[in-house]
Amino acid sequence: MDVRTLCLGILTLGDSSGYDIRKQFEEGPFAYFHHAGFGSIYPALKALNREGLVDCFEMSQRGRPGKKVYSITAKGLEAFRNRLAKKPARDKNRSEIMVMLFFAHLLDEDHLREVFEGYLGGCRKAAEHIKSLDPAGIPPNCQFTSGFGQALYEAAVRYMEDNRHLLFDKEGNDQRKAGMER
Amino acid sequence: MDVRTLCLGILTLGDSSGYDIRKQFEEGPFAYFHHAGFGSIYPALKALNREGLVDCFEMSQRGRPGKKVYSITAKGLEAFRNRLAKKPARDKNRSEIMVMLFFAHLLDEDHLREVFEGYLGGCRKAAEHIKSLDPAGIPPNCQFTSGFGQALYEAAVRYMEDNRHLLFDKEGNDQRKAGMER
DNA sequence: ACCGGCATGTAACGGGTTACATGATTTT
DNA sequence: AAAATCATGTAACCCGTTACATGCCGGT
Repeated sequence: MDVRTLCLGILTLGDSSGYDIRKQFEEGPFAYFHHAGFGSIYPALKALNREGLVDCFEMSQRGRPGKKVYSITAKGLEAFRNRLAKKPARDKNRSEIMVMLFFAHLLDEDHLREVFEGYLGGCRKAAEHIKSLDPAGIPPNCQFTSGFGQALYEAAVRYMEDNRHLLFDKEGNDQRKAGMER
Repeated sequence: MDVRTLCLGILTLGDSSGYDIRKQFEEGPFAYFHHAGFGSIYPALKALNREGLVDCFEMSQRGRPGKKVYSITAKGLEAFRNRLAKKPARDKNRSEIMVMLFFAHLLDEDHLREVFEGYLGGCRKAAEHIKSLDPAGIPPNCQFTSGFGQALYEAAVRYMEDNRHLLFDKEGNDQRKAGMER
C-alpha cells in the first residue's frame, strides 16, 4: 500500500497537515505496521489534491510557517473505500537485525551484544509506548490493531529474554544478569 | 539490507543457484523477515560475480536448463562481514492487512471476515511450517531466529483468536460473551 | 547564540516489483 | 493436452529514501 493511500486513510480520521501525518506514522498506532517520511508524504498530498481526492486549506499562523491542512473529499473517501475492497498484499517484513542474528557467528561478540540489547530495548519501549496510549477512549477496531502491535512486541521481548542463551552461549550460562550491565 | 547482501549471506551457508536462493527466501528461515523475487536476485548475483564477491560455475544438466551455481569467495565473505559490522537499520514492517483492520468500519462485513480469516490462517500455517523444520539439527543462532519467527506468529494467532470481538461486534457484542468464551 | 522543534517542499538516486521472454521436463 | 516445476534473464516502471534548501519560533 503506497503512501498516497495511507495518507488518504489517515485523513478519514480527521483533517491534518503533512507534518502531522508524519507524526502519526512515527508515534501513532500506524507506526507499528508502516512508515513514511516527508519525502513521500508531501508529494503524495500534492498529488491527491491535484486529483481532487483531498482539499487543501492554507492556514497562515502568526509566527509559524503557513500550515497546509488537508481534508478528504467525498471522492477521496470513495477511492479509499475502493482500495480497501481489494485483496490485501502479503505482509512485507524486513528485519536487518534478524539477519544479523541469523549470522551471529560472523559477528564480533561486542557488536552482537550491542545489536541484541538495542533491539530488545527498542521492543520494550515500543510495547510500553503502545500501552501508554491505550486508555480505552479509542474505537474498538483501533484497539485491535494497536493491541496487536503491543502483543507482538511483548512476544518479541519475552522470546528474546528467554532465548538469549542461543546466541550468547560462550561464557557462563546465567545470561540474564550478564546482559543487564552495559 | 539489499538483496545483494542477502544473497551473499545465503551463500555463506553453502553454494546455491539463483533459483534455490529464491526458494530459501520463500520457504527457508529467511521467509519470516525478508523477501526477494527473481527480478532482484538474478541481477544481484550477476553484479556480485562481476565484482569478484562470488564465483559462478555453470552446470549443464541434461534435460534441464543450465544451472548456475554460485559460490562465495574470500573477498565476498570479507565484504559480508564488513556489512554485518555496521549498525543495522530499523525494522521495516508494512502490513496492508493491519491497515485494513484499522479501517474495519469502512469495509464490507464479508470482505473483512475474509481478510481476517485469511490472515489468521496464514499465520497458523507459517507457525506450523517453522515448527516443522525445527528438529534441533540446526545451529543455535539459526534456532534463535526461526524460533523468533515462530513465537511472533503464535502470538499473532493467539491475539487474533482472543480479540476478534473487537472487530466483529455486530453479532453478540456483549461484555458477557467476550469474558466467557476462551 | 545555538539547538531543537515546527513546517514545507524538490530532485536525484537507488532499488525492488512487475511484466515480458524463453524453453524443456515432469506431473496431472 | 494442459499445467506445474525447473531455470534464467532483461527492461520498464514505480515509488520510497536521502540529501538538499528555507525559515521562524521558543527555550537554554
